[in-house]
Amino acid sequence: MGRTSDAKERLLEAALDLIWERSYGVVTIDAICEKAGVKKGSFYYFFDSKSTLAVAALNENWIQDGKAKWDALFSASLPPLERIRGFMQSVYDGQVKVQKEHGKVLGCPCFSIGSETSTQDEVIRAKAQEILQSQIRYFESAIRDAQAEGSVPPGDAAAKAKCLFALFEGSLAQARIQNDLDFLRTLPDASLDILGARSLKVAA
Amino acid sequence: MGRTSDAKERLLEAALDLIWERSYGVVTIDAICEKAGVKKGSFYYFFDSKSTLAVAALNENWIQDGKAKWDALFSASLPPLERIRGFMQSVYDGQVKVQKEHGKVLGCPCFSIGSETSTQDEVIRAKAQEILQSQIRYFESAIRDAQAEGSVPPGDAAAKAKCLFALFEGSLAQARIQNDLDFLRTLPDASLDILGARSLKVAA
DNA sequence: CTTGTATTTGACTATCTAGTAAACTATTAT
DNA sequence: ATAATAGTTTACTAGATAGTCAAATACAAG
Repeated sequence: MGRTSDAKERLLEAALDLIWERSYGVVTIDAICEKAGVKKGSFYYFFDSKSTLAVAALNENWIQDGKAKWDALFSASLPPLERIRGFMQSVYDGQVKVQKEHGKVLGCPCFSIGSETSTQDEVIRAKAQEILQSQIRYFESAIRDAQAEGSVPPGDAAAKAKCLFALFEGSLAQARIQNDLDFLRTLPDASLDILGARSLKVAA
Repeated sequence: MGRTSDAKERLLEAALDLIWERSYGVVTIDAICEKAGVKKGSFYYFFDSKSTLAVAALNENWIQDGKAKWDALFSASLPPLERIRGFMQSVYDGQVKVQKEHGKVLGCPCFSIGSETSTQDEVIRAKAQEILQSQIRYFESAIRDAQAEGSVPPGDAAAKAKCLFALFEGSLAQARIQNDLDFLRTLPDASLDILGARSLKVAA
């Protein structure tokens, strides 16, 4: 009952876009409203601060977009090392597209926002952490499967997953800083190297 | 001739501290002035914007502090893999200290600021890039030496260095986001793993 | 000691920004 | 059709922020 609206969704999308492109601290509520085509009064009807909006935007983006992509890339129907290689390749392909559309390599919004806000905004930090932890689990599971089939040496899969994740996010952030896709090109190979799967990789 | 002052140095230090602890976008000129014990008029006597100050602060920090530390850690008097292992260990030790002093893991200021400002402030971006590139060269050189003595398999040393650097910075950023030193504890071992020096590492 | 210069100070303006409130409008269920 | 509800609009306030300027001050060197 009552009026319907997609203003909330437009705000979520505009916020993530702007914050990803610029940064959390520098993006104003006014700018988000303008991009979303929403008046500030309406903003405060839906959210009560930039922080609240950012958390909702990160969550929405992961639940509505990210998760399904990761599920497909890490599908159990693929050989475990192919999942990792394919994922890393898709990261590169994705950033190629981002660079074409935005004119710059932007990296991973969750990681950038998380790093920026971690010491100032506990709620955003916690949401970013939650999403990132959730992503690490995809790596961990693939590594465990690889170990089970013997394509990767045994060892602490959780630790290896963290390591691989650091390589992945570090490369993305580096690519953003230098606006250079070269940091991502070698990611598929380097990922398998770091897991000690060199021989397997060559065979694949 | 005229009055002397260390206000400029105090501003540089206060700026780096605040930006490292919080973020570039959120730190105001007023806050920097307050921390440095300097009036805003004096700020504008020495610098003409927050951006200019940030660039000078990054540069000062690298030239006066960072470089000498890296030189010592990557001293050619050490076996190449010991340089890398020792460096990674010192990163961990350093962040333990940071956590004690600031209450939080803060990661690498250059990388954080670089990532945050890369799309908005070309001058800061360029300075961060310059410093980071310069740091990658330490890795590259150590890797080349390791390859020469046969403790690491041959291959594109520049690419391997980028990779190792991504792992290193990614781990630091991750540690910042989660405020958790665990992401750094395994860095020394993981670094040698990624270079394919596992057997050597065990021997060391 | 005095002169020139480097630095400091405080008061100021203009602009931006977050957040509020109340009147207004569209939609839907009954 | 109309009442209740969901969303919108506009205009507003208070405070923060960047940046300016001219007068004051301290110091170094001759």
